[in-house]
Amino acid sequence: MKISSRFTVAVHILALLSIENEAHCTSEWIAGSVNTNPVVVRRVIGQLKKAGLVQVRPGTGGAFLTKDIKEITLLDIYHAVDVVEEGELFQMHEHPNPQCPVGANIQAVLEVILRRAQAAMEHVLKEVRLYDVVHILAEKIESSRS
Amino acid sequence: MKISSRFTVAVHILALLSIENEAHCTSEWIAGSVNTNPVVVRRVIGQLKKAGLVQVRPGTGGAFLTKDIKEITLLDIYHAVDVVEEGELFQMHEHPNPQCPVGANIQAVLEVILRRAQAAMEHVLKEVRLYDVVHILAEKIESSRS
DNA sequence: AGTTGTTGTAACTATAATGATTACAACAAA
DNA sequence: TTTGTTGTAATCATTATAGTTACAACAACT
Repeated sequence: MKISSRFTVAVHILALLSIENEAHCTSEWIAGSVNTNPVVVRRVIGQLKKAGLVQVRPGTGGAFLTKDIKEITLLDIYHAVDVVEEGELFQMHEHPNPQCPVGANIQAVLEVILRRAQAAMEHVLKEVRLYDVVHILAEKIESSRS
Repeated sequence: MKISSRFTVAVHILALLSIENEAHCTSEWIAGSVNTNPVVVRRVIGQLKKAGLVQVRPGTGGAFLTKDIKEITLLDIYHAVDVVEEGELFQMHEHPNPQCPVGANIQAVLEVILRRAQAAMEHVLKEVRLYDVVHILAEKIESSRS
């Protein structure tokens, strides 16, 4: 199974808000860039709002960043959109047989290892800032202007 | 979303085969330890067989390991049961708008970063051998015998 | 040769998550 | 007061998972 595209969509949205910060960024407009439905965008923005990463102008609409892009890591975004529970990237099979020595102990053994694996993955996300994404993106955009 | 319990079930099965290697390990018997349906076990064993990790005695039944447990890593098992595609732990939203500079370039930028994150997670799995799991398990079983 | 027990696989089911979509009340600005 | 946008509920199609029943194929044993 894959980690929901909510995460990559959220990064896309935040990068947009940073790069096109002059524009009036409505959910409809953002949806046009992501190529999805405006409601999908609003839902993600709702989660980013809860995490304190963006705000939305009431009434007139349009979202904007509320933090310096050097202060936002991909891990913050990943947590904001709630794609993977804390320490639960791997699904354990519930209720192995407690009468069986292996069944009684396998979970505890695996949990330590799998948490470590998940942490390693999340550590990489923590080391990348939205700033870095926007920076690389801006370079690519610049160089693709022929 | 979580990575399918097929993976942890597979580790459970292989640990069983190693620890109870004297027993006649039928799918029914294994299912009793995992606490699931025998067919679920047979399906997982089918994948482990394809990967060359186990064999099944024809006719009379019963599975057994075909490799030294020091030669099997958790990554091998993870690949065997096919829970995450190569470089696709994270779902990208398909077809962002190519007319938008951000939409046209975001995927390429994220792909590099997210592959790195996935690789970090898989690297941890690669460093743990079935031998290590069995070893820790055996210790726990020993110490829980009161 | 026939009985027994197991496997491999197909088929079907229930459940859950995802992502898309429609609809609409609430609301600020012009 | 009109306009455009948001937030949220409700619904839907699709997909993956995990469980289950059923059964032909097959080796071992008497």
